[in-house]
Amino acid sequence: MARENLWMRPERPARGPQPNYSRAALTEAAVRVADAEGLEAISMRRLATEIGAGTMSLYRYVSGKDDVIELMVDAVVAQYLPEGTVLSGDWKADLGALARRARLTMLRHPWLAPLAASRQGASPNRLRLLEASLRMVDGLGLGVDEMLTLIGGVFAYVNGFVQSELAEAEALRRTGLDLREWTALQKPYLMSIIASGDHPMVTKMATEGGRAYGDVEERFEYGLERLLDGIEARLPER
Amino acid sequence: MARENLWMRPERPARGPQPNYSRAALTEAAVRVADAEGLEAISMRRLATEIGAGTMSLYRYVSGKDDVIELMVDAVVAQYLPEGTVLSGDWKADLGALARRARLTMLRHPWLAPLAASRQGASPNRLRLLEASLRMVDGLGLGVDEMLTLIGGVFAYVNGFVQSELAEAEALRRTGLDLREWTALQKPYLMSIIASGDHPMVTKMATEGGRAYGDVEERFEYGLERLLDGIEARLPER
DNA sequence: CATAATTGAGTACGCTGTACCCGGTTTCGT
DNA sequence: ACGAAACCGGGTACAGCGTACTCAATTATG
Repeated sequence: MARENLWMRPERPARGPQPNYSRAALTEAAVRVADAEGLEAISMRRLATEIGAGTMSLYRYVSGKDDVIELMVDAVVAQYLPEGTVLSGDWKADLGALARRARLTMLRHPWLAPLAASRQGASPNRLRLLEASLRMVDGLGLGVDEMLTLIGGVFAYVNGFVQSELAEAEALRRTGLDLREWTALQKPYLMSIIASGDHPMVTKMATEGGRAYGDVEERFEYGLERLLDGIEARLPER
Repeated sequence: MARENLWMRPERPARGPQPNYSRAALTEAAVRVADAEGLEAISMRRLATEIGAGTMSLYRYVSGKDDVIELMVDAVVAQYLPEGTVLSGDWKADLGALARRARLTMLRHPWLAPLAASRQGASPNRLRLLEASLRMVDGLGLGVDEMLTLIGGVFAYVNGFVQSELAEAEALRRTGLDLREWTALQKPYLMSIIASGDHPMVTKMATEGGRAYGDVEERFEYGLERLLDGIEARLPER
């Protein structure tokens, strides 16, 4: 159980035969499969056949499935901050843009949101991201701890929002139903709630709420901007 | 695969012999096991032995493991809003209190946060919660859709924050390491990052950042209050 | 050139969720 | 009163999972 740190192990040691595969290939395959079929389609056997290796060979590159997940997250999180991104110096604009790219990345890789939300061990691209985020809010008169609190708050919102945004799609994938069947299943229950009369506000929502209530984009922006506004209002004056 | 809606199926049908067990007992056992040993300790076999039933008997009460999860979430989410909670009429105070109770509940049941964040199908207690939340922000001059956007934003923040708050503890459970071993594993990597000189802000953080950087409570409050402030500032004037 | 280190991969173990049965029990329709 | 229908408890079985262990083949080092 004495697992070594994934990011410390050199890709290529000295003595033995040269490897046929690579972490990069493994990561690429994992991301591809998860994108197409969801995170639960990822298995060591599946990944092995995907790259043409024997199952147990993967363990030469990675100390277990958890490392594969770690590699996937680190690989994809890089997209939050494309190479060559320059900072405008306007912290709200910079952090907002980062948040929006984070969201779009998670929408492209729907398996990412829950993982990103609940893992925060150090990894190359996560550290790159942290470095850039800290630079965005540097010079506002905040201490390092306060900067971390600020950034943490924004990412908390983004992660939480995207997860709930993806919740319905997730439910469809989990159950294997399509949207029509799904709503057909939920409707009678909601109807019974309405009929009971115990939930007037929910009833109002179900009857007069706009279909797919407002643009999702718009809702994301609303929360993000309110949060940034609220932060700005309490920044130390300079 | 034609799964019926969990919440529509009556607990007790008409014809057959009376059941030995119950959804309530199953739910109680599931929550207890997950609290003590984590969500991955939950298996149909384990739950069955826990309540003294045969494995397949559980399927008389529940259409699959996913229903068990649904029952667990619904049961625990009830604690967000204790029976008899009265609203003050101050939406910020009410919604803030709800957010704080939600966080405390998720800390008591660490398996809840990821589930709550990514499931939002209708269920009795979730609907009760939604009803109460809507009542909190009713009368502010917002339409139903705008109320939902507001509430959704706050819960996004809470869910995201608690997940990241629990991330370290989660990592320990996943790996089976204790905190000492874990940091001993992370440290050399962080050291190598610092030594590389490519991440000055991260270095600053690692060297002068307060240990466990500030009270977690304080960080939660900071983000929550900034978000509520920002929302308040843009409410329609009345 | 022997040796130590490393890779590739097969086999096997103990888990998992659940489809499919069957025998017993209770209630309903007649 | 009695067959039928509906339901409960649960055993068996299957496909799939992560990974510990093992061993032959390969390579750089002494």
